[in-house]
Amino acid sequence: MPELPEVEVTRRGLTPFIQQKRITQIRYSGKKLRTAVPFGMIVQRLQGKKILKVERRAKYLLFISETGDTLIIHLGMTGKLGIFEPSAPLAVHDHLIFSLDSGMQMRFNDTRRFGSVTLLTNQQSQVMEETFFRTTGPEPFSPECSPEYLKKRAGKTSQAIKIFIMNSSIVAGVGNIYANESLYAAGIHPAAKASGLGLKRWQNLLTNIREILLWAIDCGGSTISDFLNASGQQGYFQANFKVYGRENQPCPACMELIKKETIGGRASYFCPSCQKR
DNA sequence: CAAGTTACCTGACGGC
DNA sequence: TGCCGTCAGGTAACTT
Repeated sequence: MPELPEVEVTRRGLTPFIQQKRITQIRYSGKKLRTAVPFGMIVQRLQGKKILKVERRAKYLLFISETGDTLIIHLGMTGKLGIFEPSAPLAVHDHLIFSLDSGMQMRFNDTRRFGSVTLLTNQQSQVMEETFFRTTGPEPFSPECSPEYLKKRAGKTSQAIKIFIMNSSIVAGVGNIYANESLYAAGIHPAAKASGLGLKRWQNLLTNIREILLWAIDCGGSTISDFLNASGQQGYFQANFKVYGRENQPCPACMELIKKETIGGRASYFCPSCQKR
């Protein structure tokens, strides 16, 4: 499910239910996620503690406790975090349940278990940047993520532009859907060599990435099969897809049929006429 | 060392 | 109806 917009929509949806709330009890399915869940440590450090705020870095959600401990949750492909009444029946793939002193529960559900849950004890954000996020690239909205930065990182690489912008160590948060849509909006072919872009085209692409991510956040994210926000509602940005999932349908701009090709092992959709190498 | 491949896991869907 | 192969929003550990 989730790329940057869906994670950000989840963060915003959770915030009023989580901020300044105390965790009273934590339950765990016992299933291994992408990595082992440090459940004993999570109970020991977070039970009885208040969550001060929920932040986002790349596609990770950061729950910062009053003691400075930080719970980091990644939603993987099918992860969802939602707020429920305790009386609501549990779902099949609910893995973690946090009971709060508000009387509500936050539940982490993840069908494919590609998500991850990590606990960093007493971490300042500066320390996390140097450790947990040391290989994570800048946020796309940060001034650090400039056309000059991207062009410099692209260097002489032979990689396709689409693979390059989906690389989380280059820029955080751009996954397959928004890479496809941003490249379409910028008129750049997904197989174009990243090293071949001049500053002007990098500027254009970056602007489009930012605009599309913000637009998608405003739409509550994209629901392809199963993304739901913290209140269980679908996003509707998928109604604005111009190329993603639209193989053999007409390009909205020129009516040429959208093509689908595999680039870097991922489905890539583009208009062969509007998008230039 | 850059770049390509595989693995992690469940479920939906299409073809036969 | 059901079996089988393929594919899916992500990431990191592999191999080449």
